[in-house]
Amino acid sequence: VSDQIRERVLLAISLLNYKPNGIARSLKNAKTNIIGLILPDMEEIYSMQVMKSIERMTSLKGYKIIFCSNHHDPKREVTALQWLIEKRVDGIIMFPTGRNLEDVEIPSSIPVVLLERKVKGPNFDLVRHEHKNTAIQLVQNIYKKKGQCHLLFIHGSSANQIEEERLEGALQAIDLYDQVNNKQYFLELNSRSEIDQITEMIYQSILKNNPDVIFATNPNFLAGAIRAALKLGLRISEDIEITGFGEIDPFDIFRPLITVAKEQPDEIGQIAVNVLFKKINKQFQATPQEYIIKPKIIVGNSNGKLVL
Amino acid sequence: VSDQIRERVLLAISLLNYKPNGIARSLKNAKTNIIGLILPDMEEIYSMQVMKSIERMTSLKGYKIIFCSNHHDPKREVTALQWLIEKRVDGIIMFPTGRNLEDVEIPSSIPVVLLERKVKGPNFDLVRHEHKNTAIQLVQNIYKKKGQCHLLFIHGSSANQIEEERLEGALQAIDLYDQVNNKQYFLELNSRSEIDQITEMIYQSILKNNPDVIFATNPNFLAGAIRAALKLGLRISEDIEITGFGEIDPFDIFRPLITVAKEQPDEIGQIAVNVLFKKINKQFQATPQEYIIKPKIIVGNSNGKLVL
DNA sequence: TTGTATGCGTTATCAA
DNA sequence: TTGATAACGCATACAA
Repeated sequence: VSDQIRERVLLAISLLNYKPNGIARSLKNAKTNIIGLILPDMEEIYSMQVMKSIERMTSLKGYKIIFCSNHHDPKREVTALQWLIEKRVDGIIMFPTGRNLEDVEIPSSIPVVLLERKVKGPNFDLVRHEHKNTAIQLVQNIYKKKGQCHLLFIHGSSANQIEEERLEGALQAIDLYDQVNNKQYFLELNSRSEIDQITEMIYQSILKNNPDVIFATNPNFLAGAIRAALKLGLRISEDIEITGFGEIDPFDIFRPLITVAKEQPDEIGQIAVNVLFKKINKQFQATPQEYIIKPKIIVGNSNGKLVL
Repeated sequence: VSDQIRERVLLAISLLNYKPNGIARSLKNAKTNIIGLILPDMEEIYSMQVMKSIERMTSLKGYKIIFCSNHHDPKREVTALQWLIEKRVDGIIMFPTGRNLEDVEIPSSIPVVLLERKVKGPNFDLVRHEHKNTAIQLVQNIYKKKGQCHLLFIHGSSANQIEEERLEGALQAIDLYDQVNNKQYFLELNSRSEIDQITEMIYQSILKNNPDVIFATNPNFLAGAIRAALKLGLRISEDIEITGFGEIDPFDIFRPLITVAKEQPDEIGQIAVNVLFKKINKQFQATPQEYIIKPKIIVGNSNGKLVL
């Protein structure tokens, strides 16, 4: 391009006050440079971290994300999905709440990557954590450390795939490692209850059952267990062992005391984006695959002191 | 519309496999039903809560949000802004990092609402917290409770408007309430340093200066102060008072011990969205306004016990 | 009620 | 290199 021409063009641009219109461009090119992201909510640190990871990856490649929360409602999830399809986003990453997407017509031109949960209907790539074996490992850790002991299991509804797998692993591990048929206690809670309520239920259960160890299947229960223990004046890790899944506090104030299986939202996001972009750029692997990430088990210090 | 016709239309729709195209519609209508949201990052709980609030409000009115993180980089902020303008979003809410938007041409057709910080250049609506008076109130609380005492102030760079106002208020309050010229210590840290590093600096400062009270201007410093105190074996609220701005943990495990000025991300988001929609629907107030939200001061219990 | 034409702002194509 | 024209898919306006 000659300098003369360039000058004339730039002049014309400023003269006519020309502003490129991305909508017209998208219409013409059939490309929006937008990725749709559907997550259950934004309360959970995990969701936020996944989102952050995805934002970082996509923004590197010049994409932006349209963010939709389904508020744990399958109907809103479907609405969001349809909205994104209508807006012709270039790809969709979703952490499904509903288990069934058979009714939604998702054009093959829009690749979809699922997070954590499978759905009935279309066959999509799935990026998820390893839950069962991780639970087994956590329980194994407990028996290694405490020898024979009384466990209090706090878990959510097994209507939830993730909870189900974690519980399944834990049960299997008990079968394996509990030599003398110790008593175990099970407490099923709703993980989306208020933290005060969760705390109270756990508090009551500790009072009643007097367990040596609490195993919590998610960060909300983990937090509740910590709060309940503090409320009872129990020293964590000395008087009672607490372990389970998830990140409990962003500042790592309490984490050093407990052994947790830490989710890897960064990796989840990275892989999801990479897989999605491969599909967008038609570098298929033909068949959708499942990518499984191992949570990182971080062992708490055993003397019951905070060492920050 | 007659039933016959309706039937024929629906038939045609399914026959031709008609899928409405939102891009073409947006081009024609000059309306995208998308709000652009620019935030510094997604690390901070505050950002996430603002975002959640905005998502909830906008989704009620059928809008979705395109989310951009500027990663605390004014250049990326400008890029994001231009991208959103090019994509003709219907409105923009931004928490500015840069102080100057004079170079960016923002068409008057796209209303903008700022969060927390003013910028040079265009005159936009601003929704922000009250920082100065809140700091004054927090300091007043300390003197009321402890009488005369030695304060350790942990604050960020006053290049940051928010930090500046909080520090200013605190200083003013000291002038007002410190009767006998007690010694105060000031520690300036970078609020985006690693939490371990922040903790270490505060730890050293406590060792050296032996303060009765720590005042932290933001949640990161607050968390660092708590960690440092724990590391030193100090009992929070008994041996050392900790107070300051922000939410430190999502599960409220430590909060009961300390008096904090809690930000109101929900309100910030709500007001921002309401103001924005008024502009979008041309129900102007002619001149941009400033909306100021008071943080909620939550007083910790004074006996140094966790009561959850 | 039905059909036909036009424009939104790009980009791609073809001709000059 | 330049200019003219069509098409993306929808909405609107006007004519039949």
